[in-house]
Amino acid sequence: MDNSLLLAGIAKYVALMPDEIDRVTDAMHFKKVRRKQFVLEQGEVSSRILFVTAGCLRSYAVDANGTEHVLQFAPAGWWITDMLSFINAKPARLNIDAIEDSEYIYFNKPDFEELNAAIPKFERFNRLLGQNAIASYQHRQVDNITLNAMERYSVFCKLYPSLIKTLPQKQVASYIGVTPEFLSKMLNNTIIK
Amino acid sequence: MDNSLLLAGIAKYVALMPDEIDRVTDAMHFKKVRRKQFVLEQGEVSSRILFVTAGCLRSYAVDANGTEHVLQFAPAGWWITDMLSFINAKPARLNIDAIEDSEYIYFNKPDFEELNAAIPKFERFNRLLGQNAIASYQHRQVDNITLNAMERYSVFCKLYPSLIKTLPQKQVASYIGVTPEFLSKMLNNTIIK
DNA sequence: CGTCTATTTGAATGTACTCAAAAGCGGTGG
DNA sequence: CCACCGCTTTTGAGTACATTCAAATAGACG
Repeated sequence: MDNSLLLAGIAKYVALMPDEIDRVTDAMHFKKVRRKQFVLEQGEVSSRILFVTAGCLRSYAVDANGTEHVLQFAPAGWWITDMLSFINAKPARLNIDAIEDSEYIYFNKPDFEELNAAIPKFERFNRLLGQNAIASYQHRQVDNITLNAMERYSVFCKLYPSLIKTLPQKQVASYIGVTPEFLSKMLNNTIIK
Repeated sequence: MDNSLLLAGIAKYVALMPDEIDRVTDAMHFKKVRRKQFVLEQGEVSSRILFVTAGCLRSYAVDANGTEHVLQFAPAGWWITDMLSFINAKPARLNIDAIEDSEYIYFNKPDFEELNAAIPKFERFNRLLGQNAIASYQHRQVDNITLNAMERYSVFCKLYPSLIKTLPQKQVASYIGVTPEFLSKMLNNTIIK
């Protein structure tokens, strides 16, 4: 039930007044999930936007063969949602679940819109946060198209230094876009030239 | 020198007052570029955010072999920038150039920030636009990791129906992430099973 | 402990790439 | 108006990076 991480995140971009902080806090919902538990399943409408306060969530898509492909990991301090579903109330393409026991804060969409309307600084925060997200998506896209598997692995290690120790290797493989077998061979130099 | 497309784009999200429209218009800069001309070169700092009014721009990254990889096409009505460079004043990783003779409107970063501060509705517009951009980046990412080359081509045709006729095939290949030779074979069924 | 899941290893396979060369296409100038 | 030039597209053969499938091994959790 601790919102300090989220408030600190906001404070990095904008300085809210005490009453504004109260108003934002009033709109927060707190939730705990156990490992492997779903937060969002594809097909559902994602009417929430989440901020992780403990543990780690992930979003992923499933392809025609049933293989999972991780889009994002969200350790504490990260935001996560299926944005298309959130803004258009369309069925989600992404699944979001917990990699480990986790806690998060979420805003319901009506509350989120109301806060943006009522508190200009909150809307500024969200614009800036959105710009950051765009920047990282652009970067990841560029990485994916210009780097090979080994280089993408290195980039991953720098992006999620804390996760690399705890995350099962197959999750990392899924994120960088290779099979777990191939990642294993790559890291053990089993690939014969 | 026509800002109607941009104002119409804003009007889809927020209703600006006449004086606000004037203020936004005052901050606009208009520019024409010829085919192949650069708008941004990697290494430069991107201090502008662009809105295309005619023709078509593209952003792309260059890999270690010197191969170009298209990140985005921006026909009339689309926004384009290297967001990481724009927000952090870091050297751009992306190049932006004109695929055909084009016209665009740009905002300088200080003006852009000032408008956001002075006109809450403008900031709302940018927040919503940002959310849309995030949604499309998420979608493209999911497409790239879950679909094969032929399926990505189909998605491209739906996303840019007007471009598919005019765009050189090698540009399309670069966007969907295959070599021009492979795209050619794919479309002509030269790939022997 | 025992079971379930993750990782490793190997062999065969496939999808897409590289390199090279030919063919097509569009614009420009003689 | 045709000829040439540069660029794009096509075609082919050989290759590489990564996958699939299968089985053995190792770890983690109850």
